[in-house]
Amino acid sequence: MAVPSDPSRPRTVGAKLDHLFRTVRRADQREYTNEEVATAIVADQGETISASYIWYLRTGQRDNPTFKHINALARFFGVPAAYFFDDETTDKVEAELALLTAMRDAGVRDVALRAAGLSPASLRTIADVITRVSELEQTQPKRHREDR
Amino acid sequence: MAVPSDPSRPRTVGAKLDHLFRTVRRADQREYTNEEVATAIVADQGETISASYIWYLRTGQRDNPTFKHINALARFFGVPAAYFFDDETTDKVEAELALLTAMRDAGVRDVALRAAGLSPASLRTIADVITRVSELEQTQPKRHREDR
DNA sequence: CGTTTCCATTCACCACAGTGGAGCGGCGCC
DNA sequence: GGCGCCGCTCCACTGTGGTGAATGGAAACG
Repeated sequence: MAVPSDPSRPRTVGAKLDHLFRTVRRADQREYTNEEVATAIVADQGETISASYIWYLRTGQRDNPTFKHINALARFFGVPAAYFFDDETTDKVEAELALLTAMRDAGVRDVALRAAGLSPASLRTIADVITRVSELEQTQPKRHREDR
Repeated sequence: MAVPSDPSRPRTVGAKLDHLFRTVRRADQREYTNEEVATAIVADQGETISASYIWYLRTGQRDNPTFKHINALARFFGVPAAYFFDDETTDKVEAELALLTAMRDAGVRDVALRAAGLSPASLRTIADVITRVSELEQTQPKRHREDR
């Protein structure tokens, strides 16, 4: 909730990739490490990528990855490659991810995402609602130390 | 008309880029040269790219362009960057381009493309129909020496 | 025909995308 | 508190993405 839908944030490749890391989690809720992503991509897709390079991308010290690496990263995180290019797609994907995150934090399991036709704005609104309701119900919302 | 909508063709970056060159023309119907595209990208977008490298991409001798070059080429040809990544997007874009090409070859001018909601299959069908009708009417369809 | 022009193709080279490994700080464990 | 593990950070280096200039061939011109 730190950053609302502020359209003026940088939207660089690095920021977008970092957002994926912070949003898309493993089954046990932990963030993926750079190394986990690197080895998973090598194992699942046959593409080679190093953990240190992923770090360079996330921090913006490298900002011009090649076709194959863009493809591999997008595939791993389950987002279209256009996520890194088209800001409109970025908004749409992040709205969907926010919804999934809110549902996850609310303890929802096995809910089929049938909101495919909704606009990013609607999805974000739903995500916010779920978050609020969840916080109200629990009085002590689950916190997993995520602020770096 | 050499290659119909055969979904089994390679769909490599090079093939897709080459398709754009053959389909997207200048105002005077001529194909863009590699050099024209290179200088236009440098002039319009500030990104540097060389004509020889574009050739390497088109012929498949280079197949791993960087983020900035993918973006620049997509922008120049007026297609989303996803055209190079997602085959579904490739189909959609090519269907739209085929329609525009058919309309152009049929001599149509100033027709607003209001077919935004149609499926790629429908667009391709319409494109084919326009082509057939045009050929029938003219008995001598306009040929601009394009077979290399 | 000879000349010029233009553009695809090739070559030699350079800059930078991408790597491996060493260093370092934080955290859990005994 | 000391030890070991893990994952971020940084550095030196390599491979290849990308370039500019040279070559050749085919139209265009006269």
